Amino acid sequence: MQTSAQSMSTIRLVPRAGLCQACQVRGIAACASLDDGDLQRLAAIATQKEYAAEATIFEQGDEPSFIYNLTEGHVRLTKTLANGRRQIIGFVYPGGMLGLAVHGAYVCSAEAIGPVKLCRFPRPRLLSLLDELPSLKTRLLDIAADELGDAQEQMLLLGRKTPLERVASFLWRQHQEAIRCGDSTLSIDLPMKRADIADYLGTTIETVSRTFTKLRADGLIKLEHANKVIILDLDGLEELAEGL
Amino acid sequence: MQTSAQSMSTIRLVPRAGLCQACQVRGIAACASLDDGDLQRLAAIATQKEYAAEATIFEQGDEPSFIYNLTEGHVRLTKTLANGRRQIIGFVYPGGMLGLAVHGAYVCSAEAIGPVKLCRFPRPRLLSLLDELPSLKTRLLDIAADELGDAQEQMLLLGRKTPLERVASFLWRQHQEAIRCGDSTLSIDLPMKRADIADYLGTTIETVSRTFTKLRADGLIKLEHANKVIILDLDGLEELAEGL
DNA sequence: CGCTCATTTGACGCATGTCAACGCGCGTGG
DNA sequence: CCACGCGCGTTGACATGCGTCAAATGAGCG
Repeated sequence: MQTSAQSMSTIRLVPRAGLCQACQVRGIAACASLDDGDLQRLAAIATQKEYAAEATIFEQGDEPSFIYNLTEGHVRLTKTLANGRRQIIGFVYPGGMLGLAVHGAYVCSAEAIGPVKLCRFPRPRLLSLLDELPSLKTRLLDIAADELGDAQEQMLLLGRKTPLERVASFLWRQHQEAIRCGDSTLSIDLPMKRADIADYLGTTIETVSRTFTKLRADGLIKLEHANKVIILDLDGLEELAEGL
Repeated sequence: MQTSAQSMSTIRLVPRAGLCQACQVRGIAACASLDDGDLQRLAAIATQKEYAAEATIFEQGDEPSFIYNLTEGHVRLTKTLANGRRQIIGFVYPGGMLGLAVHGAYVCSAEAIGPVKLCRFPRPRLLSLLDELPSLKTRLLDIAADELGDAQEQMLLLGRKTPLERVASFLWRQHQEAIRCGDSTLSIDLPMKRADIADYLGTTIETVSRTFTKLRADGLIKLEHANKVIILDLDGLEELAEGL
């Protein structure tokens, strides 16, 4: 398991069987719905993969050979227009799934923000296994419905919110995400750069930066570093996010 | 959008009045996966409902008591911000589903654009029936994945496309939708008003109107009425939509 | 200490939102 | 049958928020 610094691709590839019970995201991932026996059947078709920071996991248009479960690190999902304009469709956090929304081809690319570890399932084998694991199928349906709800919320943000409201919404959600991960503090670590935030919020680096500055000036947040935000006024942030 | 075209043709089959027997369920998208026996079990929990134009079918925040299948007419899904700004999350065409993306409460409102007919399933009964109809569960998962892909395409539109590209994309999709319904002509009927298009594309009525005018001036479309568009240059429209 | 990359800040112009007027089609009622 | 009003769409004039370009500041690292 030597990390070759120059490589953007896989660092380690190991069989998954037996590791699942010990998996850190067991409780929040799709596998949470399974008992030990079923979990082993799922584990039998899984392999663990790692990617270095900035590595591409799959690309928009690729044949969707795998479905992934993110166990460590953060991933961004991107779509790119002909002239290079990029939109980040979503960020994936530990426990999240990659490659669900496809038919015929991945509809977006997945890139590692930092070093990541994921659990990889051959798509056809997972899909056929679903027929024997109904609770997993239900779980996937739930996850898809959840992601659909998130996507719709993001459409509202992109279509109708001002940059200030967008950044406030973004920070609010990051806080919610931190809570989900067990961190109940108001201090938020942003794993992504300004460019990612900008492409996620449908705006520019400069506007994101200026908006952070304004939120700081208005006493709603504090910036410890560029990537560490401390929320000073959570309610105020939420009001902003909701457009009040 | 185009990447999921193949699945759309199988998932969103268009129900034709008259093909539907008994409770009109037969032939409807989600139910197409079922044999006659299973279809009857589904039909047993379904009721037909009709709504007048502009009627509200359900509202954002309501307890999600039902899942719907649209059999006739068009529906818009909306989210509204505190100060009244509205975003249309999507339009639903005959054969489409309403109320899939919920957890605890509907995440958007559904409003009839014209008079509509739908098939209504009590949510808990449908969900428990899913355990006995695995092919239906698979179909719902497919539909959800498909809608997720559409939502992501819309995020790209809202976040990164110019108004001109948005309107071109919109018309292109309407054309694809018409093809799916069997109309292979370049003449498109728009069931919704300019305000709906604007709120769907994250822009304003005026900008939509001006953009239609520009597309007409550039010889890409012809406007028979305000709600009837004839595409003169389909390839040109697609290039615009893709940002080329 | 000096390179590089990320972020912030500043200056400026334009695209698009806003406000307003006008036209058109259609239904209604006198 | 025509006049009127109303809803909807189009067009025009204008203002401004945000994107673009550019430079300065700061952080990390050899």
